Amino acid sequence: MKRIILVFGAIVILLMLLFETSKRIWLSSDFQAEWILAVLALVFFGVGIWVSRYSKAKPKEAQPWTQDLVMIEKLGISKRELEVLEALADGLSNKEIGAQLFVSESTVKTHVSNLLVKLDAKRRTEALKRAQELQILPK
Amino acid sequence: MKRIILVFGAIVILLMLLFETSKRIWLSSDFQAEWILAVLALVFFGVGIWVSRYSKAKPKEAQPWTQDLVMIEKLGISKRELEVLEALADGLSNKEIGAQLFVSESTVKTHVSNLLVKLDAKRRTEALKRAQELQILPK
DNA sequence: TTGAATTTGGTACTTTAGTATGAGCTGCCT
DNA sequence: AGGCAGCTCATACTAAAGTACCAAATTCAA
Repeated sequence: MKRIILVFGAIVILLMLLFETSKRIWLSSDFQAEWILAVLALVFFGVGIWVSRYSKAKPKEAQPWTQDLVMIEKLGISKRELEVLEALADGLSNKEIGAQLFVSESTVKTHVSNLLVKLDAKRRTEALKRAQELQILPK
Repeated sequence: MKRIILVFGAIVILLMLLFETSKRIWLSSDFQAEWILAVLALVFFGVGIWVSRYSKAKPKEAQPWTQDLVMIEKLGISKRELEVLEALADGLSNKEIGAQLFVSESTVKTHVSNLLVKLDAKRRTEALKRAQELQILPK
């Protein structure tokens, strides 16, 4: 952390020095206007990119996960079926899902069976893979 | 894609116009040197940040996924078992996995059964969830 | 080369998953 | 009121998954 502060401080100081130098060169008119402006623009352009990359490298962790409600609608997946699907993703058995949702195992079987048709899958594992691909379940 | 090209082209043109304007203002010396330089520096700094963010927004898809080999070792998961686990994540049945790996369904059952013990799971779906949590399978 | 781990495969069995079908109930829309 | 969609549950069945136990071939390091 100390190193970060030092580096950033050094960068700022260097930029201010560059700024001052540009001004002095300009006032003394030893060089063409274009060059001073171009160098300044390029340097600050580069610094902008560098700062952006550096500041983005850290909070990049949290991936924005958004459930594709449109897809859910399109496939005709109901609220209850979605609940079953999410429980499914937790690796629960039909019986356990039933206990969690306060319904019988039969009901869960019906929901799962419907999900398999709607997700075009033959097995629950395939359904989970499909649901992840379709952005219905988080990856 | 066309829109992207148009936007970028417009930005470049605007920057060149800004550059020209700076030069003219400078030559006519209507303003202080500091201001011209400062505005130019700030604008290019901002553009640098913008370009960086935009160009990063696209190849951001590939999430740096690293398989936790240490965990695999710790759990005593063999090479073959790992192959079975990956096929499992593709939603394949034991029979299909066997066909893919050129072994019998019996063999796959054995591997899966061992995986369940090593991953501390009761079902294959639970095993997949555990494997993702343990960074053995990509999320 | 010997021993341990891995890989393979089988039989027999239990459990879970999935299908097919039917049916009762509720809420909502027309 | 009638109809439709969603949720519920049951029975009966088939298919797949999983367990237990055994055993042979292979690999690979000591």
